[in-house]
Amino acid sequence: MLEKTFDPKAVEPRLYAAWEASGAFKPSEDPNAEPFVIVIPPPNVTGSLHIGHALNNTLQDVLTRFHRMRGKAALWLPGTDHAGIATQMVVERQLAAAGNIGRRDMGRDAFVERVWEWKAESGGAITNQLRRLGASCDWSRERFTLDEGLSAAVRKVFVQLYKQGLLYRDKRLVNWDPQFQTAISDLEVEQKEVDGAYWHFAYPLADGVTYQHPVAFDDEGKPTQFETRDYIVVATTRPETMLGDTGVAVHPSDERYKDLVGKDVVLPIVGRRIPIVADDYADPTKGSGAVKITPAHDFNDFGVGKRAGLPAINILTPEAKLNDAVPAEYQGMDRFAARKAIVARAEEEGWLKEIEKTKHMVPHGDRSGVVIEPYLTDQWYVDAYTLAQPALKAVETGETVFEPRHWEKTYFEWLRNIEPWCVSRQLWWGHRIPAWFGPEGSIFVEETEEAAYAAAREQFGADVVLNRDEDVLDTWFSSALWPFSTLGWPEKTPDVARFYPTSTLVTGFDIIFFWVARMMMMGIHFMGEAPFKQVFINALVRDEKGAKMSKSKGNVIDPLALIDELGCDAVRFTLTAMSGQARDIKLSKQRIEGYRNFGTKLWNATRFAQMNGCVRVEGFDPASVAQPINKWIRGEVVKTLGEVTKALEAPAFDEAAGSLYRFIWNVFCDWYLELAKPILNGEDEAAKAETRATTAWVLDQILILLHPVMPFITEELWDKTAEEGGPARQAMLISTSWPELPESWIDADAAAEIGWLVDTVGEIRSLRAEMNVPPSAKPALAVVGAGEGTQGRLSRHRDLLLSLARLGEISLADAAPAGTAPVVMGEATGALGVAEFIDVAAEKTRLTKEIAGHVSEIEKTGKKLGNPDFLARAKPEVVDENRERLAEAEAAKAKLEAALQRLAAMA
RNA sequence: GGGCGGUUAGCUCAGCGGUAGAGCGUCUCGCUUACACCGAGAAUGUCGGGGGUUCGAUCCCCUCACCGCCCACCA
Repeated sequence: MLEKTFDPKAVEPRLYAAWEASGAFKPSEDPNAEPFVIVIPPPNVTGSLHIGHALNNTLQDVLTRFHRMRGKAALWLPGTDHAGIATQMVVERQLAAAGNIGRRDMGRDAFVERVWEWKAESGGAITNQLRRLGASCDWSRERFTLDEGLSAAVRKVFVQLYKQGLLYRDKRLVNWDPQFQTAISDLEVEQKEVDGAYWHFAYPLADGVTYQHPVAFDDEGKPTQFETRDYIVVATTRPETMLGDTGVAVHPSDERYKDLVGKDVVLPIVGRRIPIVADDYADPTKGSGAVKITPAHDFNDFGVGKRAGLPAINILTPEAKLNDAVPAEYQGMDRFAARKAIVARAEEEGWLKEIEKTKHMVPHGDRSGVVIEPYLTDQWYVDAYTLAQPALKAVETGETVFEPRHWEKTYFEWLRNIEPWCVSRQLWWGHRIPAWFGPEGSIFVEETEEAAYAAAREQFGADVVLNRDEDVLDTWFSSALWPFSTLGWPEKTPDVARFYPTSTLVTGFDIIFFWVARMMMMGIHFMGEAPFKQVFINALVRDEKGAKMSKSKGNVIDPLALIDELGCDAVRFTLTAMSGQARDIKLSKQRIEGYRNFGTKLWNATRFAQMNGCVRVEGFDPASVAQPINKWIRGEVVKTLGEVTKALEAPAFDEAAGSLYRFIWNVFCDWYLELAKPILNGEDEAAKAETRATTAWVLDQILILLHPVMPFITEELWDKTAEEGGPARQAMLISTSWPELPESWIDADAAAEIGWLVDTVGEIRSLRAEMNVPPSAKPALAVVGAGEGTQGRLSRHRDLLLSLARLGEISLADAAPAGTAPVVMGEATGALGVAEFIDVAAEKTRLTKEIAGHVSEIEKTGKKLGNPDFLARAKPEVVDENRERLAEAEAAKAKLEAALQRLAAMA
């Protein structure tokens, strides 16, 4: 006998181990089995499982288990990511906290060694946490982005792209993170609004030049008054950059400054003469219309400088301190200190014209949180534009489909405006760039050092000294190869042949650019076809107030704590049920408790079946059942199977969860088991045996259908129900086939009959409650106007009606006896003998209210049907439906009015 | 500045052209031999505002308001 409740803690580890040991996590080797493949979005190897992972991986596991049960060769390929900056940052922090020397003092080899140690120490955590979630990954295929195979793939891709001209080295402005002292990509920059100011500076014109500057305007905006100026005003949010100015730009059509183009200004403090140039970039409507140009520290200015031939003077060190290109007094000063100093100096010397306080967007490093500087360096770039074109096409043509579809717009938008991807990072933890620098600026990009030397020897005709590039690659470079590198590429492995392209990618919208788009680009370029058929974008999990969870806010919900407390299945079901499309998931514990209760409900339903001897019967054929409730529930199983299958194919996880919940709780437990009780306790042995067998069969179907979402409780019940006798289980539930049941098992007559029964019981219960008939009272029911069909139903379900509606007796009558209240029973009317309990006034109120409801319905529908346009243009079935509705409402109203009259007569 | 999404019962959300739904919460009953992590019943909505299309609009179109997110060169 089952315990009263399910004990997840005891069961989960045992079942997980049993699944893994059984080999169920490995894809079927049946060559006829169609593959179903998911590659996991690799979590940071040193990370730990947060609720977002729990959602993402639950959905992947639901899909994997579903397709596995459907007979596919299901592969869910797990692995972890080395997460360059994030991991390096953690280890650096650890070193600092322990009072150790920093990484630069430690040296590269020692530091990298230290990171590997940290990986070894913490690296198993996240995969073990995935196991606790029930993830049925094929751990024998687990990969790590820095393992040897994946590193080989990275080298091969880098070299090939280089040789195809799709990857190149360039000197241009990059987003420079002064804390990590590395370049980062555009995507790693976060714009944040901060308080700032526009400082308006007056740059004096050289050589005594002056001009007339308008200072007053008429209504039409024409200048009416001018003043003579010997300076030009420019505004900046970063005063310190003026030390690197090499020009001032004005718009070519700007009348105010027309005569100044070609003249020079003398840069304050520095004393450098810099030219005033004409460039479309200068916007006459902004500020003074003149803009200072710092080509080495501003993306726009870099372009202006190139067009106008202005030099780029770098004034910063990698830590963002002023370098020796600036006057001695400022050298070594931090950029923000320099800002203050320059402003103070400008004020003192009188060339600070105005301070305009404002808020503006300032770029910050997404990891470091510090302000990013545009910085002129040599880096490696991928020609993302070229790679993006086929990636766009793949989604445009539907080779790859996003679910929900609207995310395709986001994908298109980014890819259509894509910029070169800076892939080199001045970090130590990551894939070393396979490039070697030789004499005379030569570069050799090869997969091995030997090959690089060989190429150099060939070029120079002699042995030369090469220096390997010190940089590593952006983490996302290796992640971009994940769908094929994990399968063994560039080796021609059977896995590559069988499992590429993969089926569905399940991931969050926050990495559509970082990851999905780049996998699309690399997958198509190197494999010839897109890496996934479907990209399912899951929602973002937020706290119950809708706030994004973050450690600093302290609102992080730990999925493992929830699993400990409420069980893995409850957490999984909650996440599945709440994963509606493209919505934030606001997670509350209450909700999870509700689904824990759902598990308990199923557990107890099984317990009830056990207590009533509902043992599975060898060779039982549901097609053969005779009892209406059994015919009915058989059909309900078929319907539910259809709904769940369709939902998981889509996938529409919330719909699958909803169907399961409704069927198991509201249909099977609330009605079928209740309806089965009189039979199970009755004398009809044949009906009893049939109902027992049916119950056991339905339970089996429930366990199968629910298994992808709630794997533990279902597997446990699968095991426990087998102990009761019946045929031996062929396999664990995880390896059991998804059912295919004939639609013909849906019996319309049985459904109608049980529907009638359920409605009748509902009506009577409702009536009893409203009239305060005590639960112990057993009123009689007289049925008026029962046709043959109703009479048959009454006799077949007499016992059920008596017990479920708590009736004393049921009889047929020609007219409603006195002292009764009406019950709608299809075409017949029940008369519930409630005289002794009745509160006449309350009953009158009730009937009047109900009549009013029907009257408004009659008015509404009648109006519709009286509209010739409606009759002429609406679909015929809709018209018929309305006619029926009207007839029903009128009939019901008549019955109730009759009852009201009787009541009036009584009083 | 550009784009995307949202606004439906107290809360969280589903529905997306033909009688407004679920879960939770609330209220009232109930220890009926599976389950109080339960059962029975009930209440609750100008489906953000305003136009339009339609026989008919929560659902389609336009517009406004508010909320959230993403992208964008910090004059």
